[in-house]
Amino acid sequence: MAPRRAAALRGGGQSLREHLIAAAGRLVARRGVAGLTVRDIAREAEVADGVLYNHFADKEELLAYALHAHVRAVEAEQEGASPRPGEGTVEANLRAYLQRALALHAAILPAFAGLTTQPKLLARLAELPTPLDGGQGLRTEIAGYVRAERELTRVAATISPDAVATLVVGVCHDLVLGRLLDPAGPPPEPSPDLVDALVATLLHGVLPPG
Amino acid sequence: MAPRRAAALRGGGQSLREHLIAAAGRLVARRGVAGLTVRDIAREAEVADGVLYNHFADKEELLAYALHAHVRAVEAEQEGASPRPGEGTVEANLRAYLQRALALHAAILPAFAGLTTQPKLLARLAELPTPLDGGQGLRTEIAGYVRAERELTRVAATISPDAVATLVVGVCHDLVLGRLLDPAGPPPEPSPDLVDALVATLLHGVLPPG
DNA sequence: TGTACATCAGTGAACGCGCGTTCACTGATGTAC
DNA sequence: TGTACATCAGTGAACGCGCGTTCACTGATGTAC
Repeated sequence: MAPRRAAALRGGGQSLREHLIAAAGRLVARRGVAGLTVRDIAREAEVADGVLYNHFADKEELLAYALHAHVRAVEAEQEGASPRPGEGTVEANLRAYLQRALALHAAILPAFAGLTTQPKLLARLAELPTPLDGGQGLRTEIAGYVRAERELTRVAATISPDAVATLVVGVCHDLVLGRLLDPAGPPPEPSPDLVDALVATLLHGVLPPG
Repeated sequence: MAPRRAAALRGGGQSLREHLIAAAGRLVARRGVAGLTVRDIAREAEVADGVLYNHFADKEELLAYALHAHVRAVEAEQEGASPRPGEGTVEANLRAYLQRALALHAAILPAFAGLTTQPKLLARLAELPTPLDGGQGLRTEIAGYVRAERELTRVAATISPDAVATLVVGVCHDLVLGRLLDPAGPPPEPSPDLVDALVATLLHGVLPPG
């Protein structure tokens, strides 16, 4: 009763479904979702053009799983524990969060480029078993950290944790978008000076002391 | 020697070239550059499918001019003078800049959606007579304002004007991107509370007073 | 153990569609007489 | 003034291509005897 098996799967225990998601995920990581064709994916998976329709409703469903897998993979790669409220300095912790957020967005946002114009894909993403939050996880984490520090009185009582999270995530979007819109090659990382200046501004505000 | 004239141009003094840019600009404002076809544009302009190639090298060149026109139009709509360094309070001025930047990005960014995945169009944009800066103008203006206030000692001497500009523009990108990625309808404006909280954070920083 | 057959996931050529672009043709306007 | 003609921007059907998707066919594997 066991029928034919894809040539590319010989020897591996993986199902063709997982194999397709992995192949599409590799392409998503390399080139983003925009411009990917089902033939690109089939070639990457070393599999016939049509098979994907035996396992997915359409191209968008496969891409949704691939995007999901890519994001999970990037998140898993992020090593090291989160800063803990009350430990170290607020400055060091904010810097750590900013750098984590920058790294996360630099790895994930390019894959999302062009996603805003694909309503079918956005819908598929939303109906996934574990929907992606589009990096909202980190935003929530930062807001939670700030809230905890506020309770410890290491952060001003008047501060809005959501505002701080928005500022940190916003910087990430800004820097990565700037890179994506540059027709020249991939521009450099944000300079350490800029990161320092951003953290200092967040810590002390723009007003003069006193 | 005056040959045929496009039916849609009867009575107007506009050249067909300008007419095409205006029509494409209207579509860009309404739907963004992604998914626009040359037939869409011809229909909007009430003109034959092929004419655009008498006036532009290809679709991308026309779209580049249309995007350019759209951005200029939005900028022109922005009324009111910029806050002047030394006048009013730094808080009011920062709030004004943040609100201007939010309005500008809300009007412009959606048109740019999908642009990151169109290298031909990005290249055409870059070689335009007056290249767009992608909203960099406002960023430069904000940085300039902060620098001037710093010289007036109304802003701390240690502050980096570029960092402040990045924070403000970043917030705009974040809020608009969030809206674009929401598969549901167009979500609401950022709440006044969030704007207040962002301005307060920028002004005083997160650290407790003293 | 060996042989004939049934199963059905995988295969890949083919389909239909929409796109950007081309180009033979049209026809309003200026010119020649 | 009136008429025949030349010009060339505008017209839109048609081309070629690449895409997502379909479906008749293939062939490795399990089953029956």
